[in-house]
Order: sequence, then structure tokens, then C-alpha cells
Amino acid sequence: MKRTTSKRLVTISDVAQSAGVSKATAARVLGSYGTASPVVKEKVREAARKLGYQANELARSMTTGKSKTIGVIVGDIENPYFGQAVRGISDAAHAAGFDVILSNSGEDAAKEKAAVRVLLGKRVDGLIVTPASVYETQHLHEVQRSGRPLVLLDRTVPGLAVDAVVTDDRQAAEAATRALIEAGHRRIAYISATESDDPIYRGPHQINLSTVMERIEGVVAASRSAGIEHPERYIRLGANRRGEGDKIISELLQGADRPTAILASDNVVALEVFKTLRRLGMSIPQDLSLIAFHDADWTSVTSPPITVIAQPVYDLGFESARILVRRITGIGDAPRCRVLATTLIKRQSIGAPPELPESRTVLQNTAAKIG
Amino acid sequence: MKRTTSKRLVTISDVAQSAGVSKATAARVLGSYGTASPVVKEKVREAARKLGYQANELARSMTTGKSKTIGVIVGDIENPYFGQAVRGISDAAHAAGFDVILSNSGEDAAKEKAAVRVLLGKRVDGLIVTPASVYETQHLHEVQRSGRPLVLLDRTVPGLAVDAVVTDDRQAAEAATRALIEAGHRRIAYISATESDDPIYRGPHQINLSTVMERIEGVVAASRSAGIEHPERYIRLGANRRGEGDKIISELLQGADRPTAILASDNVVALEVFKTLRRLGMSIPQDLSLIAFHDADWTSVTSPPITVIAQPVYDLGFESARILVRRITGIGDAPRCRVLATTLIKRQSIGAPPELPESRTVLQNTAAKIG
DNA sequence: ATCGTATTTGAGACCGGTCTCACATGTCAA
DNA sequence: TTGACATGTGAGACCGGTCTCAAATACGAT
Repeated sequence: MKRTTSKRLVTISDVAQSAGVSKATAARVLGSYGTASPVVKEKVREAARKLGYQANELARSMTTGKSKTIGVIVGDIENPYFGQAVRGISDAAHAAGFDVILSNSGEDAAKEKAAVRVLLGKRVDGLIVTPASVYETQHLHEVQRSGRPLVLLDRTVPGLAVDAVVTDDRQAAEAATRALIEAGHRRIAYISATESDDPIYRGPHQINLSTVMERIEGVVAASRSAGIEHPERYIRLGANRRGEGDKIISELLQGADRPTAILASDNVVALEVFKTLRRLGMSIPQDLSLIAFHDADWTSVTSPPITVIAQPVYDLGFESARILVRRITGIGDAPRCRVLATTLIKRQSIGAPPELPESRTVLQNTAAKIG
Repeated sequence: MKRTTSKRLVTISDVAQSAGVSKATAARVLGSYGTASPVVKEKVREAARKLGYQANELARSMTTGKSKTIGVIVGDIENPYFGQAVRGISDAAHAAGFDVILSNSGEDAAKEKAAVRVLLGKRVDGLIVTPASVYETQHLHEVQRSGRPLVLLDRTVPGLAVDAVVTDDRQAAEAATRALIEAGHRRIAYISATESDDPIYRGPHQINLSTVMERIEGVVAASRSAGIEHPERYIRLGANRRGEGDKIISELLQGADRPTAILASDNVVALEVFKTLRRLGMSIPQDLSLIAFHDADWTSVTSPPITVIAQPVYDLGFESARILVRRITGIGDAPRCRVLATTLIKRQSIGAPPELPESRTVLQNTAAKIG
């Protein structure tokens, strides 16, 4: 019988009037605060039920100053990586009674900035962001200064003292590289999906994501300690855009002194490697060994199954939301950076390096090998 | 110099005072409504800039009654299918100046109901929902009655006259089944991930998703018109839970009179088929032909690449948000159900059915084959 | 019966915007 | 000069809740 006539919604005053009490009393009952006698409580609840009352959370938020909502800005929800993370965030948030407003930055710092403004305008209680750039971060500093809790997800921003939840990318890259070196590889490529005009890596200034930098450092460190010289020459960037990945990979594999192993920064890149290889008539692991970041389900059903670096993506999201909620609730200890462990899952995409014709640099390499 | 002291945020009154005008005038300038002289405009804007003013959208929404926010409830964001759809929604919404609040129902009607309450409480301007059940829909009817725009995504609810954007599942299933029949198959299984206590299909009462029902109808119709008797016997449900999928598939494939082809309701199920097959030492398409719903990237790199039914998932989301926005803006025509086309992408997972030992039902089947 | 204290209730301010309306001022034609 | 009308501005109500404060009532002890 609650024929809510699409006109105006039922307010607390309506309920109060119908129950024959004051607005304040009705609010106390319906808002579960203050005191009210059992008789009155029942009367009010009954009236509310009869009228189909539903609280206006906006009004509530305005007076209380809390919206019970957290804002989340990710690079791209379409990417299963973020999908899993968002699920983790969502689960943790809901468990704590918070809702989630989601925004997409498309890995664009300007859009990210706009999204921050909007979410702040909506008075979210806190923010979780995967910063699109380590350079353009004024807006994040502003959030911090405004005192609203902020948690960085998956990536850090140097000089910004807020909580962060990340995986140990440096170590993961190092372990993966070491695994390839142990299989006999000396020419190891790292192909990243990170935005870049120039596909050739020329130095840290090109990199605007902390994760990417860490991985590069990991690859280089492992290579160096195995005596491999100038490992940076096999690093490629910007393999994200459609078509670009194939170009980068095929040029790399057809060039002189080609790499015998590839470390792919994510699933999409790994997929590109697969496709390019098929087109080139090469196969894994005979002609090329492969390790990919992110243990997507499908990586175990390809032929051969791909060796991957498994990242606890769901946990990354869950943990970041948990931390954010604690901050909102008012835990005031110093911000920390939680580093979650990754696992190298060895499958069958690593083999011995193929015999390749001698090349200009081989002498140096073999010489170094002894050291 | 906008040292926003984390205490209280700057309000429009603060700006008005600083600019030496009334609150009403400042609001007119900052809210872009009404009139104000150029001089005053500049003064107010300058004051706002100086103080770092940012509008409280909550307060704004409360008076205007519009929140410029749409609520989205999907089954599972972790699922790339919904990830893509959400991206489409998000893009269309932002383009029209709307934000998105996301909720997860986990395909549970009760949770969906709760999510609807919450979003309505937050006074979203409209809702996009992938209904978890065709039976428990009171909450959706209530949304409709309340007059707030509602768009159904991917699935319909019979008897609920609201806009919907779906793919033509019946036809897709029919086309896929026909492709298998043309390759010579007569024993075609449909394995669905839909929730069910009993993995064996016994009738429509078990099904609570419109898409699932349509697909079953498609499979059955195509089979029937090819003279295949009792095609329902190869339909299995509930392959979603971990472990359950493998069990269902292996029982099906090891049973007497086993199917020679499988139509998988989504990627996850297709993946399960792959894994189970590997465990059983069977291969595609020699021992079994496979078609899967949803053209995920990876389906093209398995060995063999999988024939899939490509669904325009992003468009599904984009279109639903576009329609919702139009409704919010006040287009009052009768609700419609948009049906987007699917494409059968033939790859290499379909082959001729293997020679199988005669079984109890073969006689009927071969007899029927002639018709 | 009387007082002190605890509990219940209502009136009304408040949150930060929007919006209506009345008033002040400016412009132009008669 | 005066009146008609457009334009700019301010005062204050309002949205729907919460919350403070004071008044009203109930209860127990003396």
C-alpha cells in the first residue's frame, strides 16, 4: 500500500506528523541516536514503514560531515588487474559500511586531477588513487594537506607522505630476471606497457610510474650482478597502444643481437608477444623464453603455460581500503607503505637460450660471464 | 598561499564576505546562474581562488534535487565482462557530466536489494542494474514506481517495463549450436556458470537469469530443428564455483554417450574446459569441439584458438548509460529494449566429431539425423 | 509530600548551497 | 521630468536531516 507517488519523497517531518511526534523525536528514532521511549519508537517505526520512508543520505551527510563513501581512482577498470583490485576495495569498504565512487583516469594525470576535484566536491571521506604520474602530483599533495585520508594503490609518489599499498616490483623483476639468467640467458628484454613517446629506454626521465622504475632497476640489478653489460639496451616502453606492441616486439626480435628472453610488464603485453611470435613463426620456449607480470587465469592454459609473477591484486585493493577506513575512523599513526609479496610461478615458458649467430657484443659478454 | 587549514572547509559565505558581497551574489557567480555584473564576478572569482573555495556538491544536490550521479550495480566487477561494461558506462556517464557509484551484488538478489536501497538513499539520479534474479524483483519495481530512471543491463526482467540493453543471446546460442551441427555434431552440451544447486538441468524453474534461459532456448531450438532429440540432457548448470566446474565437465565427458561439443557460457567456463581436458588427456578439436561466449583477448592465443561469440560488452555499458542519461534529462517516451548484435568468430576449436563407440541412444539419433 | 536526578520530548539553530522575491539602480522613450 | 522596464543585488526561506538546549515528565529516595 505504499503507493509512493513519484512526486516528492517522504521526509522525516512527514513521518513525525503521521506518528504524532516532533521532527526531532522521529529523527532520533530513525537515525538511531539519542533516546526515545519504546512506545514512541514503535509508533515512529510504524509510521515510517507505512509511508515508505527512506532517509536522505545527502542531508544526513551534510550535517554530520561524513558521507560513508570513499572515492577510488584507477587507471583503467577495463583492465582485469584493476578489476580485481576494485573488487578487493569494494569488499573491504562494504564490510566497513562504506560505499565506493569509482573514477577512471585513463592513466592521464589531468583526468586524475579532475577526478580528485569531483570526488572531493562530493565530500568523500577518503580517497584511493593509483597515481598516473610521479611528476604531476600537486593535486595529491593538496588532498593530503586538506587532511582527507589518501591511500596510494599499486604505486608510490616520492615525497608524498601518505599510506600506500604496493607489491615489491623491484624484487619481483629481479627474481624473474635471475630465473632467466639461471636458464642461461644473457640477453633479456623488459617490455613495458607504460606510456612513452620513445619506445627505446634512454633513462629514468622517461618513466613516470614508480612501479616501472622499480622493475627496470630490478632487471638491471640482476643483470649487472650476473656480469651482463648494458642490460638497458633491451628495455622497451609504450607497448600499450594497439599495433605499437607488435611493432616494438617484432623489431626487437628481428634486430641484430636479438634478446633470447622477454619479461612482459603485464598480460596484455604477454599476449602481444604470443601473437607476434606466432606471426614470426617462432615458438616458446625454443626460440624465446617468456615471463609475464600478473597471474591471469588464462596464462595457465596457453601452450606452453606461461611462467608468471603472481601479484596479490585483490589483497592490494582490500588492504588499501582497510587502511583507508582505519584512517577515516581516526587512527593517527605515521603513514606507512605496505609492501605485499609476489610469487614467481614457474610454468613452461622458460627454456635454454637458442644458439644464435655470433654478434658484435658477444665477446664482451662471454668475457664478463666469467666474473 | 591557499594554506587550507585542515579544519573547516571554505564555504560560499566565506567567499562572499571576503569579496564584500552577499552570499546570494557569490552563489550566483560560483554556481553560474542568475546574473551578476562583470566587476562583481571578477571580485568573487578572485576571492574564491584566493581562499581555495570548492563547492560542496552535497549541499548543492540537496537543494537542486539532482546529484549528477548514477548508481551501477553489477554482478561482479572482478569479472572482465563487467569490467568492460563498467568502462563503457563510466565513459558515457562522464561525457555527460555524471559520476558513477559502483556496487557489487555478487549475483545475490538480497545484496542487490540492499545496494538499491543505499544508492537510492544517496539520491542517485538513476540506476543501471544487472538483475541477479528474474524472481526477486520487488526492489526493481519499487525503483520504477518511485519514478527514478532505471536501465537494465545485459539481462531483462519479464513484467518490468523499463529500458534495457542486452545482446541477442537466443540467436547467438542458436548460431553457435548450428555451427556445431554443421560440423557434424549431434551431442552438444551447454555448460552455464549460472548459480544452481543441481548441476543437471531439469526445467526453466531452475533458471533465474533471462540470458541463461534465452541461451538454453537457442541451443534447444537449433538442436530440435536439426532433428536432435532431447538436447536438454547435455545442459549443465552451476559451473561457476571453483572445483565445481571441473567436476561437472569431467563427469559429463566421461559418462556414457558423452557430448562431442561444448558451448561454454563464458570465459571462465571455457578455461575450466581447457584445464579438465588437459587433465583427461583429451584435445581440441580432435576429441571435443568448443565454442565460448565472450571474446576475451586470450581466446585467440590458446592452442587451438577458441571460436567465440563476441559480445559488444563495452557498447552494452556505454549505451545503457547513454539511455539512462537521456531519461534523467527527461525524455519520456516508452521504455524500450535495445538488442545489440553478437558475432560468431570462427577460429580453430571446431572440428568433426570423433568416432565414438555406439551407445544406447545412438540409434534414435542417427535415425533422426535424416530428418 | 518533597526534592533530586534521570529520562523523554520539542523548539529551533545549523550544515552549505539554491532560489524567490523585493528593492535599488540604470537606461531609454515619451 | 517621468514612467516603463531591464538589470543587479541582498535578505531570508528552504532542502532534510542532526544536534543543542531547555522544558516536561517520571522515578526513587528521604
